[in-house]
Amino acid sequence: MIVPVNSSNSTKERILGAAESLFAQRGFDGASLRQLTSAAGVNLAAVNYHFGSKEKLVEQIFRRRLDALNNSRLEALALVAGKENTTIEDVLAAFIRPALDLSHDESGSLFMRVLARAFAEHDDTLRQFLSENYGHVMRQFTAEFARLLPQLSKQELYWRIDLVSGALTHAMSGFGMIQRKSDVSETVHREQTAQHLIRFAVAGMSHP
Amino acid sequence: MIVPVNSSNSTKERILGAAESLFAQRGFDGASLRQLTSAAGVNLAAVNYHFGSKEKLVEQIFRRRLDALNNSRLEALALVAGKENTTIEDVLAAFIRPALDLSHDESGSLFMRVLARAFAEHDDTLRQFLSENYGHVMRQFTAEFARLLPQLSKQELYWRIDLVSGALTHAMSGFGMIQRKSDVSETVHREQTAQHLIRFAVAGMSHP
DNA sequence: CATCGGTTCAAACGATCGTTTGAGGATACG
DNA sequence: CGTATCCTCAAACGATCGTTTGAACCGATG
Repeated sequence: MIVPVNSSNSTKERILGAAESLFAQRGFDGASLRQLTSAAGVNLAAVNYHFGSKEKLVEQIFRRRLDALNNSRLEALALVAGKENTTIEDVLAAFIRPALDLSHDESGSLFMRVLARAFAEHDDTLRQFLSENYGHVMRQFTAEFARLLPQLSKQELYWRIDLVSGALTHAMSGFGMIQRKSDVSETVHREQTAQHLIRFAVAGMSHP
Repeated sequence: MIVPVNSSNSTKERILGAAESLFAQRGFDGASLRQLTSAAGVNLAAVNYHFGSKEKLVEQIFRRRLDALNNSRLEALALVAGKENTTIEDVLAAFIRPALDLSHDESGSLFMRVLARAFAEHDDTLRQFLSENYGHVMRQFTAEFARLLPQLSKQELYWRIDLVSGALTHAMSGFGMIQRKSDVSETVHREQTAQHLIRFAVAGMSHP
């Protein structure tokens, strides 16, 4: 119980890595602990030993990534919030770019698929967990949008933010038909995605 | 082998009804045939007898709804496509409203959740099936958008349509935080959804 | 060396899954 | 009535699931 070191080759870390990948590919129910531990090169019982249960492992996966995403978004927002010359685009970029940056490393992009699946699965306890973690973030963004778009009612504002979130989730999880061309590097493709997404969102947020 | 009658109380129809509801609530893997047949009030073996397998039942569920949705969209598009005074809003309404109308009846709205889950599950055979059924529809809509937005490149057009689809999927499956207030009727709420969604999409599609 | 807490391991547990089976009911036709 | 054709039913099949168990291993401590 002494060691806080996250040796990246520990059994725990190997499980988390394999879990993120397999959950994204097959979903929480679809990925079995036997596939998972086999891919991680650890014993079947290791998951229950280190995490208590499969469900708690899922929760760990979410907490790890969502904490990072939330912090990045709030940091980016803090740089522009309340400033006089801040634009809608600045705020949207603070909201969107951390999500896209998260998908920079491979396991991060897998996580976005995990997240999209979790949304789709409509699990109530998971929704509540997300709401608790995301709630204050969304409130801060909403407040800043309200400052920049004073002509919009609260209802109208909620709607537009919600629709932007939908487009973002869709684009990030690779739902759509837009696939990266083989002659475009991953970095360039992500930047193009960000550009399209932000311009689309700016138009959707700020139309009369 | 004679009877094409779809008596709505037949074993087959009862299975399809219960399946749509249960798949939406628990997903394809999450809903077992025992839960399903129990809810439908039929014997466990009835699914395999009438549909061959669980997988073929899923396919039937999709075919039934997607055929109706595709036809509605194409009919609505045909009323405005190629006309001189057609607007972006007209085309978007032809795309969006049939989807919202589908969710008019209860089982229809459940189907939209089924569809959203299917997207999230990234199943390749299912994606191919959807692509085959949706392909020509999307192509016709894309062509009409291209006519009304000649200044956009093909790439740019694909991106915007994709993002609209994301927002639509998100809004329709009830992902978001926007919930119907108790003092607003279901009909009114759906009309409000349509209005918000279409105006948002018009702005996102036609911005410079 | 002996001991002990933390960790890994093979094996098994009970539950649940989709599917199959074979007997029996129901209805129509000769 | 006898037979043929759907259809329904209870029961069982093998597979796979998450979890538990108890022994074995291992490095640190006395």
